[in-house]
Amino acid sequence: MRFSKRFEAAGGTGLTTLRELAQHLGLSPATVSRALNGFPEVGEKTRIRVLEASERLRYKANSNAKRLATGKSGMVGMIFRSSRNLLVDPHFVDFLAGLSTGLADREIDLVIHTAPQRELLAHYERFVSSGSVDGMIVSAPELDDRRITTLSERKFPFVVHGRTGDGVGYAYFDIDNDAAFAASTSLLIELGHRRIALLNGETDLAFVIQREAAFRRVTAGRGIHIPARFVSHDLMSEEQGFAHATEMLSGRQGLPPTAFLCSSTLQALGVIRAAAAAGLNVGADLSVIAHDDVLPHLRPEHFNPPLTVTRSPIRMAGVELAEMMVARMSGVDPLKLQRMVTADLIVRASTGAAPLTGRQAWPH
Amino acid sequence: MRFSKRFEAAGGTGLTTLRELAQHLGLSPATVSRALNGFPEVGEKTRIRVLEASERLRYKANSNAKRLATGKSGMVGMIFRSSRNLLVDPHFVDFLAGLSTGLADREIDLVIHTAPQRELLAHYERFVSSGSVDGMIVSAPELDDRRITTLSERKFPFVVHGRTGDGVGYAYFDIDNDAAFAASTSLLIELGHRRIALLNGETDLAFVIQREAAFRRVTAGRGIHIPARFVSHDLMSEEQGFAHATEMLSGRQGLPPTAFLCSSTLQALGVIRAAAAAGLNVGADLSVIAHDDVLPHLRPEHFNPPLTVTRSPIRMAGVELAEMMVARMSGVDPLKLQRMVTADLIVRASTGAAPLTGRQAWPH
DNA sequence: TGGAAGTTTCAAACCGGTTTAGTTGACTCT
DNA sequence: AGAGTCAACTAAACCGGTTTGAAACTTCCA
Repeated sequence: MRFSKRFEAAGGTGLTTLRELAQHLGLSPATVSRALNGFPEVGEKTRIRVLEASERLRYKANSNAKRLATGKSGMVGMIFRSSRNLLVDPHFVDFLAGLSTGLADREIDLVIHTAPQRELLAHYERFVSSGSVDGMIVSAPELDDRRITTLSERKFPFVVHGRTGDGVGYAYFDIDNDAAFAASTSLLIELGHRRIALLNGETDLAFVIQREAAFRRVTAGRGIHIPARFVSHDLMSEEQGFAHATEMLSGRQGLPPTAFLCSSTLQALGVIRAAAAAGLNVGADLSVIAHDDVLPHLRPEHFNPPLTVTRSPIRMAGVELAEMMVARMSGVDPLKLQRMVTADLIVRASTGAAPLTGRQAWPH
Repeated sequence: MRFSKRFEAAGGTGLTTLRELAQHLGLSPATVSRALNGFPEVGEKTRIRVLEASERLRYKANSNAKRLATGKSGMVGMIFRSSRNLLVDPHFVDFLAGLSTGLADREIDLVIHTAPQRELLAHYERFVSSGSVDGMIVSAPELDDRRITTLSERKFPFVVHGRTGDGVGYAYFDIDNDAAFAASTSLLIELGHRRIALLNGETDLAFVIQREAAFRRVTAGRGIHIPARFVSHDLMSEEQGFAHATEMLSGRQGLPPTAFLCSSTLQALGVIRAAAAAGLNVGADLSVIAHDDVLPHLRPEHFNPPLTVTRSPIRMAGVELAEMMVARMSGVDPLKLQRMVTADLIVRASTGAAPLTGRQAWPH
C-alpha cells in the first residue's frame, strides 16, 4: 500500500504538496511559499526555479490549508430561505447573476447556501463564525431585519441590496423607491386618474413598504382616497398580477380602477392580459405603469402597448454590490458604502389620459 | 494586547476554539471532537456535558480547519465562462435555482466561480486539485467538451446537464432532444407543412446539434428539403427570434416558411411578435412550436395564441442532478447515474393546418 | 483475587499551508 | 580588521480541527 490509512481517509489525493516541492528543489517550505506568493525576500533566480518546478510538477496549493493558515476564504456567501425561495423570483436571480460576475472580476467566489426559515439565523451565525466566508450579501431585507442586526452585532462584513430605512449604519445599494413611486403616482394623477390601484410585493419587504408609502403620500396629498381593495400584496408574478387585476376590474366590489401601478413588469404583463380579457384597451381605457428591473428577456418596450416604467437594472445593483463587498471586506467604513440611485421614469404608450368616468372623485 | 500579532493577522476572531472548549470542560480535544461529531466511544453524560457547554460558549467549528483535516469541503462547484456568460441565459439560471435547492436538501453548498474562456480549463484544474470542492457540475456541454475530458482524466466526481453523445462514461441528466424534436417535426409535417424553419441555439452546444439532427432526419425521411436559410443558430432570446423570423418571413430570399420550430419559448415569443408585425395569424397563417424549459414566469399556455410545446422543466433537471452529484461523490458508478427523460408534446393553438400555399413541395 | 474484555479518555501526530524569529553569508563603512 | 547592514534563506511555531495508538478505568468471570 502506497499511502497510509490516515492519508486515504483524509482524502489524500496523491497531489504534490508544498513540502514535496520544496524537497525536490532543496529549499525550505518557507522559501517556496514566499516565492509562489510573490514576496520580495526571495532571490530572482530562486523564484524562477520555484515557479518552473511548480509548473512542471503541476503543484496546486491546497485551498483549505491556505484558508486555515491565512484566515481568509476568498469567498462571500449568500443564504436563502428555502421556504420563500427567492430563487424562483427572476428579479432576485438576475441580481445574483450581476453579483457573481461582479465578484468574479475580483477573483472572489460566491457560496450559495439554503436554509429553512426557522433555522435561518442559526445558519447565518454558523456561516459567519465558522470562517467559511469573508463577507455576506443580504438581499430583500424586511423592515426590521434580524439578519442585519445579527451580522452587525458580530461585526461581520456585509452589504445589503435594499435598505431598511434612512440613516442606517450598514453598506447598501438601493434604488430610490420613494422617488420612483412618487413620480409614477404623480404622472397618473396628472393624467386625470383618481382610481389608482397598486399591485405590490409581499408585505414584510422593506421596498414594498417604501413604495407603498410614497404612493399613499402622493395620493393623499392630492386629496385622493385609495380604498383597501385597490392595494394588493402578493408575489410579483404574472399570475398574481392577472388574478388581482381581474378581480379589481370585475367591479364586484365597486367601481374599477382606471390605472394600475405595479411593482414589477411581470405583474404589468398580468394586468395587460386581464385588461385584454375584460375587453379594455391599455393606454386608453386603462393606464399601466410598472417598475422595471430590466429582466434580460422581458422588455417592456416590446409589450403591447409598450409599457411606461420607472427603470433601474437590478443586475447592475449586483455588480455594484460586489464592488462594495470587496471594499467592505478590506475595512472601508460602511457609511462610505451607501449608494442610492434614482430610477428614470420612461413614458410610453401604456399610460394615457383617464377615461371620463375615471375622473370623478372617489366617494368617501 | 490580548492577542498575538500572528493571531490577528491570521484572522483570529476571538471565537471559541475546540481546545478552549476542551480545557473549559477538563477534557481532551479528542474527546470533545468525538462528542460533537456523534462518535459512539464517548460516555453519555460526557456527551451531554460537551453539547451543553458548546451551546453555552457558542462554539462553532472552524470550517476550514475541518476541511483540511477531513479532506472534504461539503461544497460542489460550477464554473462559468465570463465571455459567453451563461448567467444571462434564463434557462441556465433556472437550472441553477433547481440545482442549489436540490443541493441544499443534502446540506451541500454551491460555489460559483467565473473565468474567462481562455483560462477556463486551468481554472477547472485548479478548482479540482486544490480541494476547494468535492464535486463539479458541468452544464451545456459542447460536442467535444474538454471540461469533461479533463475532469474524467483527473477522476474527479462530476455530473453533466446534457450529454455529448450516446454511450458516454459519465453521469448525466438530459432530455431526449432527439425524440422531442422528431415529434415536433412530425406534427408539423402531418399538418401539411413543408417549409419549416428551425430557430436553434449556438452551434457548438451538444443539444443544439442533437435537436437539429432529429429535425433534419425526419424532414429528409419525408423527402422534404430544408434550405440553409431556414435554420438559424444564435442566442435563444426573444430579440434574436424576432430578428431571424422577420428576415425569413420577409421573403427576400425566397418563399417564407409556414412553420417555425424553436429551441426555446423565448424565441417563439419573438416569432409571434414578428408574425404580428407581418400581419400573419399564428395558428392559421403560421404555425409555431417550441421546446419549453418551463421558465417560471414565461408560460406558453398564456401566449396569444397558446403555444404548442415539448415540455420538460429545466429546474427539475437541476434538482435531479443535485441528487446524482451526491451519489457520485459517495462513489456510485457513473454508469448507474445516467438519466434521460422524454419531453411531452403538448399541442395547443399555435399549430394548425398549413395554408394551401405552404403545401407545395419545395423546389429543389 | 487476578486477569481478560470492554468502555472512556488522552497525548501526540497529522492535514498543508503561512508567518515569526532567527541564521548565514556577502558587502559596506570606518 | 571589525562592526554594521542587508539580502536570502531556514527551523519551528502556528492555524484549528480529526484520528491513531495507547493508557486508564470498569466490569465480568473464573
